[in-house]
Amino acid sequence: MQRHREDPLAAVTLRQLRYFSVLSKSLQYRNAARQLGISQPSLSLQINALEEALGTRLAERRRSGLILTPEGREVAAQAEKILQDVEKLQRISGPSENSLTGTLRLGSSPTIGPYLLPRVLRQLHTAYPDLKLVIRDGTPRDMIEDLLAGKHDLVLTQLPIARDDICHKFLFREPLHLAVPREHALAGRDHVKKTDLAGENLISLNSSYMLSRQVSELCAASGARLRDDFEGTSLDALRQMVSLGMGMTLLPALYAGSEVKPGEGDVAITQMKPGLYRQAGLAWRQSSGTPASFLKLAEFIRGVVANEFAGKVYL
Amino acid sequence: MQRHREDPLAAVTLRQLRYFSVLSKSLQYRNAARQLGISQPSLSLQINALEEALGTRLAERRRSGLILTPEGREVAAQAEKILQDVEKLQRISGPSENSLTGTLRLGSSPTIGPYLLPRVLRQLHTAYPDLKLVIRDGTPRDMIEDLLAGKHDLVLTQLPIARDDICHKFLFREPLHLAVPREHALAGRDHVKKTDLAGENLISLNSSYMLSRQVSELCAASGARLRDDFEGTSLDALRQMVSLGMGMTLLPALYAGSEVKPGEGDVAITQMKPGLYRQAGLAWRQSSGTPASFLKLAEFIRGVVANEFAGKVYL
DNA sequence: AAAGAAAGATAGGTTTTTCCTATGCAGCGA
DNA sequence: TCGCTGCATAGGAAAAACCTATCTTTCTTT
Repeated sequence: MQRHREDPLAAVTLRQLRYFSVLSKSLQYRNAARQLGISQPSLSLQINALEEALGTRLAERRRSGLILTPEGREVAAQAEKILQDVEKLQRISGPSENSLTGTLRLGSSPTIGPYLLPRVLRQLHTAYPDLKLVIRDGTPRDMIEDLLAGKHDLVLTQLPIARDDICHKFLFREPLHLAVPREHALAGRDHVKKTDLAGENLISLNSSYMLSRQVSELCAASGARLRDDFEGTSLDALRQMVSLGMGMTLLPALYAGSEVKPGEGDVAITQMKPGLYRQAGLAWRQSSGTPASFLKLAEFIRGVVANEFAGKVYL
Repeated sequence: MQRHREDPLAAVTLRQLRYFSVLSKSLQYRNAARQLGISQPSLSLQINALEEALGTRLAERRRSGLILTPEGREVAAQAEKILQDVEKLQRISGPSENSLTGTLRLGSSPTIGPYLLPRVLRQLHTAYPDLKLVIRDGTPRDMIEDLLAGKHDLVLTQLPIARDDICHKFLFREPLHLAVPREHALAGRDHVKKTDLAGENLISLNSSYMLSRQVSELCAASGARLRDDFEGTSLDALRQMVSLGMGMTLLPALYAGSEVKPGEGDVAITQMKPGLYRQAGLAWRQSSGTPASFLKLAEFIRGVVANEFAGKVYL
């Protein structure tokens, strides 16, 4: 009994497929070899190797033209497909010179993303239809961790980031406004100074969020009291706590602008004077290098912000 | 300005893709190298070569686990697809041990195929759904030519074939019956001897068909006259010429059985005594070797013939 | 029918690629 | 801070691929 199974030692090679592809079109060794820029014996050997690797004869060699076997025809077709896929492979990195393509995994802070990304995504999809963004929310602290663990390519978060293994690009500066219960004395004020807050209760997000630190600092600077018995887990929760009279807090301008109607509801928004701000940025691992796509995305976001939120935030 | 384009000299290799595929799952060089049965430096070099070939960094190397870049993820996915397609490639020849698959190009004689193939194809499709037959008709003479030119893999034709560059497998022996005009004196006879034909007119297909030679021989042996002023181009044409009283002819049993109703029409079918026969067979190029699939197909056809045409033809 | 031409196969030796062992270098944990 | 882990680098050996030259067979030509 002769063995029908091919030797598992010999593996198919792309070179073999490339050669066979040309041969299957030219149907002539010498011709195909010339096209390939190699000698006829080299081609011959590679085709033999392919036949051995596949365990099948692919062509009948005859003086006048060669004839593909039925298997040879199928192999040729499949090889064509494979070679095309390999070309696609080489194009993955290539012509992204002018466009963003592929999939980026973006971590997004719940205090920024929900009020910024919807508009960004809409325009992004129009401008770069081949770009896919996978967005996952998380607290800034978790996101930095996940970024370093490789779960994100980028994170949209608040600056500053004081780590030397993380790069970032500044996106915009966003005012923080004071949110007070509507019945509170400060509710009607045109603006509020820090000293106005002495003795007041301030509430904030939990310490995973950078906003919490800014509230703490405001307390320290103004003599307000930080209520550490309640911690909001979202800006919405914070707003509701304010509306229930549990204290006042700082809310980012984008959130306040989209979720709190002036003159309506139980919460009033008041400007601080001098202004308080937070910065938003796009961050990535130092070890990612600084891919053009990251910078491009950052610029795009800045462009959207400039158009959509002009006057509310500052570039 | 640094060059962004990759060196066209370095081509992607399947080996690189295989290695990268494992690496992208293991996310660890040492581990992946061990899985692959190679040393870690070898893996390292191959991955570097792949990155160079693609002109992109595929992964961030870090001490604790490595992180694929966005391009790396896409390359990994595409590589996976390619590797699967390569496996498919290797399966083209492989497990056809028990089944016929792929596409066979079958040339078919118009005097045999139309009366045999319909039933064969139906059963064939049931038994081997993955087998595709591309069938083209042609005169036996043309078909032999096309077979040698590589336009067919197999031909279904009449035997004998007296060429040493063509192999064949006998399929069945088919009686040739005499077709006479209904008003002819021989029409009512139970059987006819050669000597009964002396002086009669015989008509036949053109000389591309082997049937024509058998008619000629019959003329020579019986003293009948071969009308060479008319040549049928199909069995149907032949039958009609008979019905018009232009002469008599030989018709294969399968054709006569399916196209000429006994006791109806203007043509009567009569047995010859002693019988005349022709042989049908499946033929292929000597240089094709003798693929198992060819023999298998031949056996299958014989099986169908045995079931469907028992008593009409002989195995 | 015999000589010539053409096409693929084979052989021998060289160049290129791949691989392995050994070693270097940088984070990470104790 | 020391050692451990993990990838990168270097150098030499093994394997693969290639080329030139030659052979064999077949198809063509005379």
